[in-house]
Amino acid sequence: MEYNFSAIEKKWQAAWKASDAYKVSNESSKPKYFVLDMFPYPSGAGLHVGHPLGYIASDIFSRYKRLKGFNVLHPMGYDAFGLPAEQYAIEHGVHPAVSTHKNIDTFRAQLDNIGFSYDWSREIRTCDATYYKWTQWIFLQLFNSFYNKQKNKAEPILHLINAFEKNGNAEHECPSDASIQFTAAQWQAYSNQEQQQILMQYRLAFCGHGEVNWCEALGTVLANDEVVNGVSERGGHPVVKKKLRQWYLRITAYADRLLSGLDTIEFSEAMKEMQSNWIGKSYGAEIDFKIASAALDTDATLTVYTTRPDTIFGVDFMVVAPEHDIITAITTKEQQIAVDNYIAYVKSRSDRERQAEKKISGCFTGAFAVNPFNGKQIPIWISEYVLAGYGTGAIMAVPCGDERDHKFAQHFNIPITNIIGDAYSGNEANSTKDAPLFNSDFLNGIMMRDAIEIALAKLEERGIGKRKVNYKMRDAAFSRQRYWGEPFPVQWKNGVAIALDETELPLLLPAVDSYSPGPEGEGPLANIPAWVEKELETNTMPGYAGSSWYFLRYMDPHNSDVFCDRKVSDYWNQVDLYIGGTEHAVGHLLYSRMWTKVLFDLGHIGFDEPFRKLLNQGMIQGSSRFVYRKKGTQVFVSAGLLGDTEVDKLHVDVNMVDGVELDTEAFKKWRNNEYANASFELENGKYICGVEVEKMSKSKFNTVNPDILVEKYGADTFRMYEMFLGPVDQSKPWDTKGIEGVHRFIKKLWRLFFDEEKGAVYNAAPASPAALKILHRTIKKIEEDTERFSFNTAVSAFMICVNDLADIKCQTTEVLSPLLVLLTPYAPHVAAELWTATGNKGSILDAPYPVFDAKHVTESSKEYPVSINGKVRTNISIALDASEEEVTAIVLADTLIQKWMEGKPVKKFIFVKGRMINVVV
RNA sequence: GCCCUGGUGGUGGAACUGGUAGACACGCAGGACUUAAAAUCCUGUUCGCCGCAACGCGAGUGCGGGUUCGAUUCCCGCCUGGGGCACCA
Repeated sequence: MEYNFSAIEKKWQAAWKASDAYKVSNESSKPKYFVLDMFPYPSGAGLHVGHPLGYIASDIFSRYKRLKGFNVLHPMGYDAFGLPAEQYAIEHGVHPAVSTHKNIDTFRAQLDNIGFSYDWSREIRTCDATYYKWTQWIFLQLFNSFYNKQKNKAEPILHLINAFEKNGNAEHECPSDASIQFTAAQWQAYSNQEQQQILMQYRLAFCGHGEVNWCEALGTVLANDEVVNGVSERGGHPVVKKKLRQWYLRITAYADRLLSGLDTIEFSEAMKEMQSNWIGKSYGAEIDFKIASAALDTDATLTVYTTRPDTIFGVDFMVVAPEHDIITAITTKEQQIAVDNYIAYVKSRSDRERQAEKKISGCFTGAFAVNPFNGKQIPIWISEYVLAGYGTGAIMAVPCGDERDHKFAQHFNIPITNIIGDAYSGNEANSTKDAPLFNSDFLNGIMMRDAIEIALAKLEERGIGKRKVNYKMRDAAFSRQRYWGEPFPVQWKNGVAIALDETELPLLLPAVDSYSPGPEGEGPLANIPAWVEKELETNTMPGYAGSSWYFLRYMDPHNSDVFCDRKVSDYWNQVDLYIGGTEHAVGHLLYSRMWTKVLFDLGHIGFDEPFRKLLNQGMIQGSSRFVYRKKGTQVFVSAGLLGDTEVDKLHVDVNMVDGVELDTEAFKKWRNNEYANASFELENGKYICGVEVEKMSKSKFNTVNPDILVEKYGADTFRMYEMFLGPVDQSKPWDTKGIEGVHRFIKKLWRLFFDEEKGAVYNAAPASPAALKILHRTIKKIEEDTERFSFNTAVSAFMICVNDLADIKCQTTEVLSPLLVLLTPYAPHVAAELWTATGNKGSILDAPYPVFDAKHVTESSKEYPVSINGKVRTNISIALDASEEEVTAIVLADTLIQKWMEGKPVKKFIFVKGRMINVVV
């Protein structure tokens, strides 16, 4: 009887499906455990070998937890709204719903192949109306709430209206503009429209204006992804910034809680660091500088934000962002043309380009600001390195203390004031806080670190500045001028946004004739007369809307009364283990944390962090292969023979390449015989390809489809091989070489039970101590490795175990059956087959997990490595319970040790029990 | 540019808390079985040096320093691959 994986896997997959083996109940006496994968976007390219890496890891952990007696929720679904489907629709006229559903079917078939233990009865798709009804409902919660800073939580907007009616906004400072102040009487006197405008500035989901990538030629807004080097990816048309009305989420209100919440969850330190850097909390000051231009309005002030008020006497120039409102007011006639030209240049640049630019650029406005402490006149410049969105969009530049300011000053020959004495070399800035100040009036001689506080106090005392906590994070843009997303449940009447009533949900996404943008670059919904007549919002929600709360819907996926029953969310609570890539560090993971906090504040759920523990899987990269075609010919030159030959470098499908050797016959037939006439210049009879590691992508022909591997080696081999590749959290290029080794392992395991000729060889003999030692060592190792997600070493431990059992010809079920239970999370099909074939009763999915017993593995002595001066010279076997004195005596009596000591006296004797011995002479 | 992260044999990787670097695999080389192939099994495999050989010696974890009895692991500086940077998901 041989190992027929394909029959075995089909059989068990069918059996588990028929018995609903993975169906999970919301009621159980067992403790709960919630394992979640970041659900995929169902792209047209289908699943490649990179996707299942995390899914296999989570499946192993789910099955393991189930064996350990937990009620495990392990669901899967699809993040199904998004740009690619819409792009496909524009190009091929296929409705996104159609292509998306087709893609989902492909994904599902591919996932099923691998034998995951998902409870498919809980599947969700973010594009289903039954799902996005609740995404819209949560939007209404956000819209109808504000952040109460006193209570530090979100509350219904009605509370705010009540407060306004009693006390105006005295207790509730306007989050976007502190200068807005009104009394109760004023509030009551406002028109409804005015009141709504004020309320909008408090809502957690609010409308404002923001810049987008605008492509005039295409008449549409482009995603950053669709802009390459400042022009549109499609057609290469120019792209500029354009201000449009946009929806935002007031995530900045949650900045502090998003920071402090990190202490309560198990994310990697790197992930926490990325999130807190993104939030970017800093303590500093806003300082007002008067404008000193006689020709201009002398009352104008320029407010800057700085974290270093101690350096105020080192300010040599000011820089304002090219978008800053003040520019029109202060630019002098002489500078007007230069300023306009510079602003036009910056308009075509993305924030990223502006920050990454090494070349220094800027333009003088002709205006001067006045240093409030010493009256010094300071030139005001504009430059792209200052971004409008951070702080006040203006900085005071201190070249001796800031590298970018220093380079700017050098480039434009602006004189540099040295306020740190010897700490400034004259060649480059020194950003220290640990130097005494010079040329700084009342701060002279004070260490900068201490001067910060003194300067702050002075600023406030003299009323020219105030302390300010600042965040780098901005409110999250929440609208897209697109079709394939959730419609906003909002109507516009006389410029006032009015939320639909809950009972009107879902607001269905209507069919459109064309996926082209609306008249003014609005979303395609603006082309539907009936939609526009009802004055409905024409934007749709962004991709992250649906994914910000999906983990909750899995708990109660079919509930048509609420998004998730409170009793159910109380039971499942937080996601215990969340697995996905780091690429979501500052997007999805922050948004879903915010949504969870809002839902918690409003009393809809009982926890305010969604994910208790996060495991980041690495990215599987593609290893691309290239062929080299002599220019203008059909002659392909092997990589080693290139020399100076002029060639075109072409991606070639990795599946036609064995290692680096091209299958030339397959290549000739590739892409409908496109290269039928190819001839080859070979080295040693082989065509050797070029190699590069890149992102796995269809267009680079470096994707590997798991289906092919599953067909050739089986799901169990595929699962174990993906884990065996390396640590799950590490990125690595895919290489199919090596899968044979894992396949051999499973066949070797099989042969402990069945022999091709002899048939069954397993027996019920009592286990030998040696066999029990192997088993228990493995139990310990697998349990430890699984708990710490070290799946690659777990696979290797299985290999060692099977090698050792084969060596001692152990074929007894007393040892083999517990081994199968250990193995079943990793290779469920073969484990189930052997489990039943050897007469075990019940499903292996719920078998008792083997318990480690130390008595089978205890050792009495150890081969100690003995070093002289840190170099290992010999091994000596010594009893583990020997005292240090005994060990010293044994070691020093050893002839080899004596030889290496060359008669020198022992300076130090280091003995680490159970580890090693080092003699220092 | 900024933030995060990785770099160990021919290859993927192991070494969990500073304690024998290279587990387990792949590949390669040699051998057994076979008419042959597949499958399977056995032996060897970091590099260099001496030697018939067991063994022995030296070097070695991206590069250069440092701390330590001892460093892949900790510290400082540098080189380099990958991810993210706000409308891809």
